[in-house]
Amino acid sequence: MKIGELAEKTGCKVVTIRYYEKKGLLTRPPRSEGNYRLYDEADLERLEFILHCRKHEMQLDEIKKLLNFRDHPQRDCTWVSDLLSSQIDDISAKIHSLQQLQQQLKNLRSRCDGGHDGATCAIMQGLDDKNSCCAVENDLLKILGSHKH
Amino acid sequence: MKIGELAEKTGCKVVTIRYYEKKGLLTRPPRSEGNYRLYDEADLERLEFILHCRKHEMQLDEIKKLLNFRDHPQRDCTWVSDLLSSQIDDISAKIHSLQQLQQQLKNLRSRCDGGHDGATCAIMQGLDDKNSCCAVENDLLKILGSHKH
DNA sequence: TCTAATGTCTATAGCGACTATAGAGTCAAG
DNA sequence: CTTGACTCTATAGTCGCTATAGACATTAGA
Repeated sequence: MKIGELAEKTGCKVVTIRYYEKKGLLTRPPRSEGNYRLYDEADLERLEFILHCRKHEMQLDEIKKLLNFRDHPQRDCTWVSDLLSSQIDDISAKIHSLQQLQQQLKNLRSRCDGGHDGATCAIMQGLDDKNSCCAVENDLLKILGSHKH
Repeated sequence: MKIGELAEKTGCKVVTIRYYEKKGLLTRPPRSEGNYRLYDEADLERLEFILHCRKHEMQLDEIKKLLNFRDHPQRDCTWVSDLLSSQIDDISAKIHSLQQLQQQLKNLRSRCDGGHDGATCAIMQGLDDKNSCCAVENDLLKILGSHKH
């Protein structure tokens, strides 16, 4: 199987496959007479594993550790559990932060949406609202409030 | 106010301030006799605005647009509403994806946590579980299942 | 069999948003 | 007057790719 076929089967770009090889995630495959890389089913599985991990935003060096673990299994695997825990925590923090941001943006947008009927811009009115609690919102209001439309 | 003071007040690194200047987000401030950058309150506000936006993962060129809008206000600001909408949608997708991932990782970890009492590793047992529906989980099980501890 | 199109090769540079390093100059306190 | 902290510029490195250039290999059609 040449690199193009592997790329098609996995949905991974050719250049990315070569990149993974360069980074040591994929082993250097044998070559054809014309110096083309030749892959087998094991390579396919390995690449699919990498892609699964990447889809979940694992970093390449973490994936490398997992692959290394597969290649040279050791007695202790508690570090995998630790890895999972730290990733779970990271994700919780990320979700929380994103939810906050989203709410703030929605608040701001709802103000903007209301004011397009020719009257004074709703954002303009919002400028005087001292109840705003979000710094970004206030900053944006400053910007948007400095004109009428 | 010298760059270090500005950095301290905003929590932004000195190098990052210079980087923002280079990228055109901060205007070039006047210099002291010794060629040190000298900032004022307006610069402080401007930097704080940038940092608020960055905290919410806006890209520098989007922030630049907003700053440009502040510097040269125009008649039409509907694009700001559009910008907000697209960011809100992006965030929804991100949160959804993260929640899925987190659940998968939790499932996997709970298997690992159970098996440390000297018996066969719970992950080992999980290998035969045909009900697993997550590809990453299965892949990890393959790896971790290839040994006992 | 020739030719043109496509696939593959290597090496290098670019992206975004910084971060780190090197080597020099400036300033304030002891 | 010297030491140390601060600042300056310029350049290179980070991560995970992506794009480009120029050469070679293979394949399909005329």
